[in-house]
Amino acid sequence: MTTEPITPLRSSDALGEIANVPLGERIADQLRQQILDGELAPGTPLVEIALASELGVSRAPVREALRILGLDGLVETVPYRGTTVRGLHRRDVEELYRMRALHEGFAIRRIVDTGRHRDLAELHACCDAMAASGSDARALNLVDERFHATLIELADHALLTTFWRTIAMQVRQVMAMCNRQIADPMVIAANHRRIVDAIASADAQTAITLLEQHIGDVIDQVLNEWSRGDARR
Amino acid sequence: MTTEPITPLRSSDALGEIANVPLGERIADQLRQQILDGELAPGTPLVEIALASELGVSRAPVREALRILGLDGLVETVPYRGTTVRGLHRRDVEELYRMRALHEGFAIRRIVDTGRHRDLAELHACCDAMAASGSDARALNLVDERFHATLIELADHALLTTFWRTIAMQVRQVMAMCNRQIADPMVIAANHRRIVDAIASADAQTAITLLEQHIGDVIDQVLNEWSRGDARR
DNA sequence: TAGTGTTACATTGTCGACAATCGATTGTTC
DNA sequence: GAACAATCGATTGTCGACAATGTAACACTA
Repeated sequence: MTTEPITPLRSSDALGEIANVPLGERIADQLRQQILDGELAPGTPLVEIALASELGVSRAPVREALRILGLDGLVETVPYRGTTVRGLHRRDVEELYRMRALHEGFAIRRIVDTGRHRDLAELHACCDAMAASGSDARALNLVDERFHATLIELADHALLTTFWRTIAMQVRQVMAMCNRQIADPMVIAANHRRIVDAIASADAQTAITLLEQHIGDVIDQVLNEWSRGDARR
Repeated sequence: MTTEPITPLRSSDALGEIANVPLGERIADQLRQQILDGELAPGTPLVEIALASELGVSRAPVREALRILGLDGLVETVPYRGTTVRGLHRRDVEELYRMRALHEGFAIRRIVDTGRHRDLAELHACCDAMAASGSDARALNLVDERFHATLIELADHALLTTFWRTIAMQVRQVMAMCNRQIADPMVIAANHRRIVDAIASADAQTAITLLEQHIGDVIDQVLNEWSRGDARR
């Protein structure tokens, strides 16, 4: 658990964004990154005083950070016992993806129902980027993430966005543990393009069916990888 | 904002449940109760030091409690600005109920798909209790809550349960602000019974349609009450 | 008066120290 | 040797005080 001292730099990047972010949030960002990248494996205990001394801060902001991560569903806290990186069982993974399909399907229906299916430029761009990603697995993952995030954004539903954020976070955590490349970028790009086309022609039902098929495939592949690789937790 | 000193009693009720619950959680329970009962109106600022002195504790457990309530979606916290009881706009209410319909529909499909639609005794009992609730609005609300909670439980999906808990919490908050009695208990009981029957005959699609209709009606009534009564926040 | 800089205050963020709790280890008794 | 009680160490929970931040009121300038 090599947790480097946090950078005292402002965490913002956009111009003019000089908001002062509390220590706790910056620590949460850093730990989240490590969890999502697989550096902090599921089950790893996150001891407050240890993290505090490693980061050169007191326990208060560390507690704050652990609370935030709990809100993201990335850690589990038991009173008087401590906090650990959440272990993902086979069942959790399956539930996660079914939930994801449910929410994205809802997003599609909403996009069509509210007539927002004519502004799909960003989604098309994502498909193009997927096809062009070649063998760069990292780039493919990023684009895929952007595609689905855009889908949710288009639905224009704050509560949906909140829930989906939690789901996407855990999905990313799962992906980090499936190191092996999953599928052919061209196939993935084609799958997504079919979904976008169905949305564009206001055919929500077809789009949802395609999406569920796609996610169903991903579940199979991930779970396959899961049972073979390591019985984590 | 009459916040009474927290009871030092163990918060448990079940026999033998002598688990020691941290102060923060007990404070969260108390504040949640007040928010859900409408005692703490949306927009009410929750000042840490004020709550701490009122409750006779330090700020640490109060902060903890506010964090927990944030996780429930009942309060909003802005860094360096403070925490307030979440204001519910018309749009939030609409999003909330659509989300609820989505999740309960998912639960129904899952109950049917996994063949769990033969153990609906509890749901039937709820319908009976609804019909028998007469003019006791409070009792009707409680039974309604139990009905939908049971539906979610039957789906046997941990992540769904987590999400639904948040939704149910906010629904209860909305209900607390719609003081006027919404509808005839007998009608509500009949509506629910139709849904249960459809589930029992493994007809998920019909059950979901009925559910969506039912929730659609509730949305209309609540939003109607909403726009007339008070333009809260 | 409109606009700007400054100051004061209320509130949250952070810190270090102490108390409470849990699990395991050790010691004791039969 | 097994069952039970006391003890210990590790960790979280709670506390009070101080620092950092943001808002609003105020004085000042043009």
